[in-house]
Amino acid sequence: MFDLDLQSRTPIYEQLYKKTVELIIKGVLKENDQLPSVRSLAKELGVNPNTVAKAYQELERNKIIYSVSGRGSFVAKVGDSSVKDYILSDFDEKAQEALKIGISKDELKERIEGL
Amino acid sequence: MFDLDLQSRTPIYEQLYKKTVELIIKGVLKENDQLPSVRSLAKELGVNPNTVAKAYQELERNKIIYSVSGRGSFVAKVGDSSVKDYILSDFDEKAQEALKIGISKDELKERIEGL
DNA sequence: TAACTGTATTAGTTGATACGGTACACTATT
DNA sequence: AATAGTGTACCGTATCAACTAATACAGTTA
Repeated sequence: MFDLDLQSRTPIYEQLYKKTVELIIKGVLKENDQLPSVRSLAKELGVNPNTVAKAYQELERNKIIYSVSGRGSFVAKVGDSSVKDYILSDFDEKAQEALKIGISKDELKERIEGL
Repeated sequence: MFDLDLQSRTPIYEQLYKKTVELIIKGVLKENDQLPSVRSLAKELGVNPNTVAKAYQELERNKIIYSVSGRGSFVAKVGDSSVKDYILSDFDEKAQEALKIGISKDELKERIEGL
């Protein structure tokens, strides 16, 4: 479920962050669903608990999940989260790269229409 | 011309790589044009010559430039379409993700216009 | 010869990432 | 009350990539 690539050069905590966002967007994880505990997920992935904790803290900082000491971590209200912003800023970044190499805005728009 | 962000977390040599590709795609640098020397560009950017050399070596490894000891480094290809395809497929992917979470095509288009 | 080129090597610093271990406060269950 | 589970917060250490610094060598050009 949270499969990740330990050989990748992108940090584990960042992969975890993105995976979680993906699962929420895809509807696999819904509002108030409980996430695996820091320790259990770390054990399942063969990773240090601190690394999972860091991912969860980043997710909470962006209001994508909320964590309660003694209870666990849960999916936040999608409306309150920055999931949308996260996706859109990613989109912006790629769009700007395209513009930077001389691709026109119209061409990008047509491309979207073709999706 | 090769302005870069020393504060960014993306490596300098990678920024240099991308900048060079941009300049080639935009036509600022044309086939067989000579690039700044490793030392001069390093001095201009306030960066270590090794860092520039690494960028040039990566560019040569991908046949985007070619380097000759004692002479300099030169542009090998113009209008590398594979680079364009790569960036565009990246763009498509992010656009699809946005559509997947319910963002409309019109909103994406407006977003592009606002860039 | 002199001043450039790219290239290579070695050594060192810095920052981020990840790990191992420990500890604390909280919550739920028994 | 006891236990086991939660998140959180440290500390120290190890590793690696990125970058710097300095030097050196071989080739080219004027």
